[in-house]
Amino acid sequence: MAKAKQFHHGDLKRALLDAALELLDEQGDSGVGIRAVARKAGVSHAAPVNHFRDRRALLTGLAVTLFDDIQADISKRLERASDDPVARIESVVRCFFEYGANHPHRYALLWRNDVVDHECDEMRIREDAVYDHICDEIDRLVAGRNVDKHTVAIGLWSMMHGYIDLKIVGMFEDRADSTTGEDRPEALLKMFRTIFDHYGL
Amino acid sequence: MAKAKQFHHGDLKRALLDAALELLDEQGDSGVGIRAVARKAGVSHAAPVNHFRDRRALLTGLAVTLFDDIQADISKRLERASDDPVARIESVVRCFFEYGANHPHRYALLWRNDVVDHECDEMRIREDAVYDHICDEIDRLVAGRNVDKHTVAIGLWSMMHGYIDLKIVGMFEDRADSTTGEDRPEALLKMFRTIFDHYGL
DNA sequence: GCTATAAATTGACAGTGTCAATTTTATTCG
DNA sequence: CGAATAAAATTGACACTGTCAATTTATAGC
Repeated sequence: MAKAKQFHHGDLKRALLDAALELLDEQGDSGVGIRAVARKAGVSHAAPVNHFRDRRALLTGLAVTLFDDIQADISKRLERASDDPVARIESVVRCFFEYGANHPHRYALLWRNDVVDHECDEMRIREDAVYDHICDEIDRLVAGRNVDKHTVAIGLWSMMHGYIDLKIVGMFEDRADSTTGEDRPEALLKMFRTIFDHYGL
Repeated sequence: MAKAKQFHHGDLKRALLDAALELLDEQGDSGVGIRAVARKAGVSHAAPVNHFRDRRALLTGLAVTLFDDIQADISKRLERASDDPVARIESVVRCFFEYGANHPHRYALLWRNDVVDHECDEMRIREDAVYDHICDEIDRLVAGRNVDKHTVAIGLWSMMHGYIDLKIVGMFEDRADSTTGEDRPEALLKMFRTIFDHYGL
């Protein structure tokens, strides 16, 4: 019982992260400042410093929780997926596609080098976990063949991230995306499958 | 002679953009604020408002000049390139690869939706110009064949942008990139060439 | 040369992140 | 249980930011 309820707000850290997430969804990362978060959580403007030393630490903490969410979603889907490595890889990629489309501000935050600290352990652990999900399957796929798995992994990650990011920016608006009714994400997956085919995977 | 020298600083707009670029390279976009730029240009803190109404307008103006630089570089290289559409496409992609590696802060700014206004005309014109450079070549490539050029264009742009962006973030550090001495950008281009091959291009 | 217009300055305001000093609450120990 | 200690939250301050209004300075046209 030493951690259930302590101060005015139970565990403020959680409350702050909840408030931060709301602000992020509403206004993007520029809207999630220390004072704004504190205000939304109903505490004084300097209360968060006990749980997050910096604004950067706050945003990093938020990003960590987002990665955990994604990770949970991926694990859930992989349980129901088949044994086919390609199918498993694609289901992971679809997780990200949907996440980026449904939560653009959250996805954008994950890759903001200035406001979140990617060097810290908490972050690297999450990135490793989610990166390995794809990399392991690729490893199964290219096993024994003369193909560098890292090249395939980087290519897939790049294409996936690039599409989501450019879509959020609006790069394809009024250019490519609106001219046909086709499902772009699926088309990209199909395109990448030709690479697997090419390598005889 | 009506535009050579007018006030204390000749044309301040240019001076402001120069100062902004320096600050961007040194500290990233967070370092380029109205006051900091004004200070660096040697004018009062409110002087820039005559040339850029907002901080957003300032950053957008800066991004416009960056796009112009890229555009000039692309044009220069395309002049010397061969007639082979694939080779021409790849030389454009290499422009971006090098730009992202040499000027990470500049490249990152280009796709920051919150601080630069991608909807304004000045910006869209530049994006169109640089997008068309690739799209036109792809158009030549797929002409007459049953391949959607937009899918290819989006796939290529996504892969290109995603790799540069993730590289800047450091996503591949201590994971894929450092394990082999291979040239990743070239490997990605090679990988994409298999897609062209697959479509019989 | 005088006037209208554009450019730059000054001063102010609200907002931010961060720090130091202080008060309030919780926990631990005698 | 009560006092001591540590943790959590508050208050107040500082420097900094973007933005606006009022003002002064410089330019251009008649």
